[in-house]
Amino acid sequence: MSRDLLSLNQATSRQEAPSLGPDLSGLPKAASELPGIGAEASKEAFDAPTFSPLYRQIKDRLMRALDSGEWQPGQMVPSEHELAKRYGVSQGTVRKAIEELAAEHVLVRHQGKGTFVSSHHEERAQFRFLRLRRDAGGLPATESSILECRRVRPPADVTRELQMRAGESAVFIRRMLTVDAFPAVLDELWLPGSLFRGLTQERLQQYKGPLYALFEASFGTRMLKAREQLKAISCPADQALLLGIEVGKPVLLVDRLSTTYQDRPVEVRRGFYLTEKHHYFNALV
Amino acid sequence: MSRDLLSLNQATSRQEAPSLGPDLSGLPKAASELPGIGAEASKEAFDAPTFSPLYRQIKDRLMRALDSGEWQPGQMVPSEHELAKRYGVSQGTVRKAIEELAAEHVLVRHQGKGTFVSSHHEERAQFRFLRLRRDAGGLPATESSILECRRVRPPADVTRELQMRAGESAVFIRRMLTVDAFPAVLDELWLPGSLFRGLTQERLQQYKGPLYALFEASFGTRMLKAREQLKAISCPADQALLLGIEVGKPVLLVDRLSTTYQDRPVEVRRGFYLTEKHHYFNALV
DNA sequence: TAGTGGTCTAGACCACATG
DNA sequence: ATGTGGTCTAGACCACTAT
Repeated sequence: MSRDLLSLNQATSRQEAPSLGPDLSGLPKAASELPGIGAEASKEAFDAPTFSPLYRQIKDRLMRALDSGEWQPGQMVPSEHELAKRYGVSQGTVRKAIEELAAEHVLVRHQGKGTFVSSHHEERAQFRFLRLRRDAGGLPATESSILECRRVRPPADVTRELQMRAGESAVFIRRMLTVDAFPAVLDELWLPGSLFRGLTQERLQQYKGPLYALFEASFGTRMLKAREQLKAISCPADQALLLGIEVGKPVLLVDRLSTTYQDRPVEVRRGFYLTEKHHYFNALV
Repeated sequence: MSRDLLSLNQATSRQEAPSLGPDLSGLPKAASELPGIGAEASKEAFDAPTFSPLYRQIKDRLMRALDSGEWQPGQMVPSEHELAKRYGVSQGTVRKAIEELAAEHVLVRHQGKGTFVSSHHEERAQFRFLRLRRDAGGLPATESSILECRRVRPPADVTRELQMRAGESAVFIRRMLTVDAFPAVLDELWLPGSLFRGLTQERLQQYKGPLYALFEASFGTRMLKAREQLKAISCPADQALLLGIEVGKPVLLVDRLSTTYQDRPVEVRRGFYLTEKHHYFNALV
């Protein structure tokens, strides 16, 4: 199947093309009865109109609804049956869309209960974004303390990575993760100022829990994915002082770019990891 | 559904319980017509017999067939239709099993062509297991050279990680990955001797291509998954010499345990990464 | 033209959670 | 008892590949 909301490829030869809701088709229904003309012609004319299967269009609509805040993290989304009715497709098609979103950790499903918007308040999410592990094995119990939080003019590379306009301000945060009261990770974050108005050091210090949970709850920004680059470096003076180690000792540098819906970049994070008793865990699957 | 090959839970109340092939049921067919008795009783009697849905049983059977070498890497497996007939289930059930195997990179599907056993000879596989990237971006063109290959009595931790019997020998390999003729990664591998008989330095040096491709083609061992632990360390003398750097300079240490079918561990690998112009890439999804 | 996987539908029933 | 997601089936048609 290749149907789309772009009206161009309604012209398929399926018997019954279920409408995707009245608001979706820009063309009169009749167009979809002409077999293999509109689609073929348009394929030639407009190079690369992206055709996508129904379930993926549903997925996109769900994604947009989530992005717009229609359902909040932790809340239940409508049931498969309900969504199928709403979008005018079969339950199986909705299911496939939801399954992909669940695989991407955007939603979580609970048999018998429903489908929910996933949240950084769940343990599950913290496992995904905190890769520090004890050498002995297992997740370390960490404590976070905010060392610094101020609005800054970000470095050029941060501006670029966050796709900010030149001159826009950013929020800079420095925080220490301690394990058993010993420094383990020094994190330096940059956030787009426009998305995090009112983020102050006091606010951060009051908050107990993962930063991402605060960002999600108070600023409506959910981190969905991240890309990281890891290096072993000699620890610079600034960071060595804060970590309580000699300048030049090896530390693991973790550069992260986090994205939210539509792959919009919303966080640059640089972590300095002490890896004497801990390590960065990764699973190749 | 909760049906299983363990004969115990054939007693479900579905109208038609498709047999999973004549060899699968230890009970007479009649048992499956008794609604909700055998299953309930057995559930009480035997604590925790693992029930699994049909598609997962199919997946397991496919996995075992692959493990036994019934279909070789690169080869096509029977079509969905064929497998459905063979196992006596619907095509949709087979499809679900195959989809999971494809998600785990055990199989690859190609529309119009068929479903194939994936192989380390494909570029796809190399992307998964080589995480070194240029800082500029993109996969570096690497050259591998074998420095050492001999049978050894492995260190105790390697023996344990590979679940080998005490006293069993291992194959130890040292190889350098160079990028643009400069050393980039020094790898030290331990492999169970029993699985890699006849693996010699000559054989390794002759072979062009990824080690895993050789292991797969010549020794029938496919790496399917791996777990890695990363640390920043001061480079030890031995490795510094080979890498051409000063002793004590920071290097990225990557400890890998690779597994094959049934999560059997089959490789311990320790990599020393120079991360001046390169980095270890990771995607948090 | 035939065969493969990919999408979509419809309907049944099971398993789980809650009231 | 009801509503949710989870499994399984059957059948239709589409898209792609090869011959």
